[in-house]
Amino acid sequence: MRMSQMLLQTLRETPAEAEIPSHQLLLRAGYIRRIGSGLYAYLPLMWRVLNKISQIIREEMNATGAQECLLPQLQPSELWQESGRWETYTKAEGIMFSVIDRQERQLGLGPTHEEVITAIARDSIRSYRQLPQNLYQIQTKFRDEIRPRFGLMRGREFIMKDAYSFNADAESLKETYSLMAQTYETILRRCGLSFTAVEADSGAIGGSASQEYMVLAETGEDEVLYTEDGKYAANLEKAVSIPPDADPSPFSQYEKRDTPNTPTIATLCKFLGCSPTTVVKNVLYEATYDNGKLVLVLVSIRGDQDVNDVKLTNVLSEMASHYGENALLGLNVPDEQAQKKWAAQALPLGYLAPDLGDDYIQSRKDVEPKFLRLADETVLNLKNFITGSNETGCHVVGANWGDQFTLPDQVVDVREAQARDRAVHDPSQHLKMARGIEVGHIFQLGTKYSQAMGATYTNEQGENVPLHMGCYGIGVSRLAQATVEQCYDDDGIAWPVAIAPYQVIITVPNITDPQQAKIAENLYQDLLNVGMEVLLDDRDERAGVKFKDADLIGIPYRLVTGRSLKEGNVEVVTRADQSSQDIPLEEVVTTLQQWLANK
RNA sequence: CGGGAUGUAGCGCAGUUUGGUAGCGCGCCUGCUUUGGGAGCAGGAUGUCGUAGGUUCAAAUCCUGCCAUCCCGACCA
Repeated sequence: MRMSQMLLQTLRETPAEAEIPSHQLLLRAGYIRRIGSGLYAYLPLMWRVLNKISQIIREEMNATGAQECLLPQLQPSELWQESGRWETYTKAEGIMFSVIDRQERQLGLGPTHEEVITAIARDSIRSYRQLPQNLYQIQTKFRDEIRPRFGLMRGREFIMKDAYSFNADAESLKETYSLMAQTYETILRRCGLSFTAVEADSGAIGGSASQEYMVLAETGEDEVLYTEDGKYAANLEKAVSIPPDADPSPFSQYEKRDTPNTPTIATLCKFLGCSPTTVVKNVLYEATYDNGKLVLVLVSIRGDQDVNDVKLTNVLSEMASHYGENALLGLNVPDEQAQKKWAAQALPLGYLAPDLGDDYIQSRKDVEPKFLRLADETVLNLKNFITGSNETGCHVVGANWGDQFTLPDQVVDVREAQARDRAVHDPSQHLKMARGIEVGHIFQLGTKYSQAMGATYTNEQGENVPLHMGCYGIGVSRLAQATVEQCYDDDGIAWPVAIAPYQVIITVPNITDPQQAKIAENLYQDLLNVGMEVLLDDRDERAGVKFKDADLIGIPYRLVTGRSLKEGNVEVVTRADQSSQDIPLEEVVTTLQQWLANK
C-alpha cells in the first residue's frame, strides 16, 4: 500500500478520552476512532490486525476439526426464555440490548450464542454417531456495558470468536475442553503474546470447569492470584487459599462491653486491643430473585477476611429453589435508602450480631420474613470471639458458638482469597497477585442449556439423553488491544510480526530524490512479488515525520532508502529494539524473507 | 444507579470568576525556503461556543432544564 493513497491520520497529541497506553496509541496511530461510548470504528490498519488474528484463530480451530459458521445477531426472546436467561440478561445484569420489532416481537441483540447454537443442535443432532461436534464463529457481539472503558477493552460492541462443542458425555467434553485449552495456548503464542491460564468462575454463563487466558498487564481489570512454582493460578473471584491462622482471643469470659465509635473492624480492634482474626464480622446483603422476592442475607465471617461477592452469588443462586425462584437477579449491600424499604426499625449498623432479630424485617409480601444466615468457614472454629451486640456502641466479647450464639445451619466458603495467603496445594507457598486482561475463556457447560432447551440425542443404548456442551471464547478486538498494552515503547506500538498490519514499511527520506524514489519503488514491487505485506511511505513529507509515523504505527521492519544507498546498501531497522543494519540492496528481499520465516 | 468533572475548529486547550461581537498551539490549504527523527517564514480557511429555554441593550460567560462524554465506585461469560 502506498501511504500517499492511504486514509491515515496520526495524532501528535494524545486524545483526552484515552486513559491507558494501548488505547492512546491506537487512537494516535490512526487504528481506531470513537463513534460513541464504547463504540469504535476499526480503521484500515486495525482491520488488517483483526483479520490477522482471526486468520490465526481459524487455522488453529480448523486444525482441531471445528467448523466455522455464522449465527444471527438478532435473537428471538423465546429462545432465551427457554434457557431461563432472558430475565437475568435483560434485567438484573442488564447486559443484553433488547429491541421490539413492528410486530411487537421481542428480540435480543446477541451478547453470546448458547441459545441459538443449542436450538440448532436440538434440530440437527440426533445420534451419538454424529458426535462430537464443535462449531465456531467470529463476529460482533453486543453488550450493554454499564461503563464501557479503555477503548476496545470493554466496548459495547466487540469482535469475538466463540465456539460451542457438543459431546456425548462428560468425559468426551473433557477431551474437547483440553484440546481447546491447548489450541488457545497455540493461538495466543502465535499472536506473540505472553499470557497465563487461570482457573475462573463460570459466572452467569453457568457450568462447571472454566479457565481464563490472561494477558498480564498493569492496566488489566482482573486480579490474578498465583504461586511462583507455576502450579496454581486463579482469578481472584475463583481463587482458593488457606487463610492465616486466627490469633487466640484475649477474652475468656462472655460479657458485653461499651465500645463507642467502633463501627468498623479496624476501630473496634484498636479500641479493644485485639486481632481482627478474633472478631466475627456480620455483613448484610440483599438478594433479589427473579420473581421479585427480596431475601436478606446475613453473612458471618472472620474480621480480617472479606466476602467474595461472586462466591456468595453462586451460593445464593443455588438456593433460589428454596424460595420458589429460578434465578438470582442481583446482590448488593443495602445502603440507608435501600434499608428503609424493608427495615422495621433502624439497624444497628457496625454492631450487628449473628443473631440479629428477624423482627427487624417488615412483614411484606415481597420480602422473605427471616434472615438467611450464612457462616463462612473462617468463623467455624473461633473461640471466645468478639462480635456485635445488636446495640449501637456495644460489642460482646468471649462469645462461643453453641453458648451465646447458634452457628448458622449453612456453613459455606464465601471468603475472598488474598495475596500472601498460603496456597492450598502447598502451604509453604504464598499467593502473589498480578493484574491481567482476560482475552480468552473456556467453559465446560455440561447439560445446563441442552437440558433446559431439550437438546438430546440417542445414545448407543437407544436412550434419549441431553448433549454435553462446552463453550470457548476469545475476544478478538480485545486481544488486539491487549497486544499493544504488552508491546509498546515511548515511540509507539511495536507489533509482533504475526499480527502486524504490514510486515515491512519502506521509508523514502526524500521523495524528491529520483534515485531514492526509484530504488524504493523497485524494492516495493520486489517485496510484493514475494508475497510480503508492504507499506511504501511515498508521501511528500520530511524524513522525521516518516520515521515518527513508522515507529508510532509499529511496523516490525523498516527499510530506509537513504544515505546508505551510496554504498549500495539499504538500512533495515527492527522496530522492536530499534536495532539497525545496512544490507546490500540485492540481498534485502531474501534477508527479510529469512527473518520473517524464522518468526 | 451513587460521587466527581468536562463540553469552545479535526486534535490539545485558553477565554467563563468580573457579560461587550471568538482566541492559542498542533493539524489543514497556498507560496517560497528547507530535506535523516513530528522544519522555517509569509499568507489563508475552518466554530449554530453540547442543546433548549430564561435574564439582559448585549450571553461562550449569569440562571434553569435536558443531552453527551470522561474519571472513581457499583456493575461486568
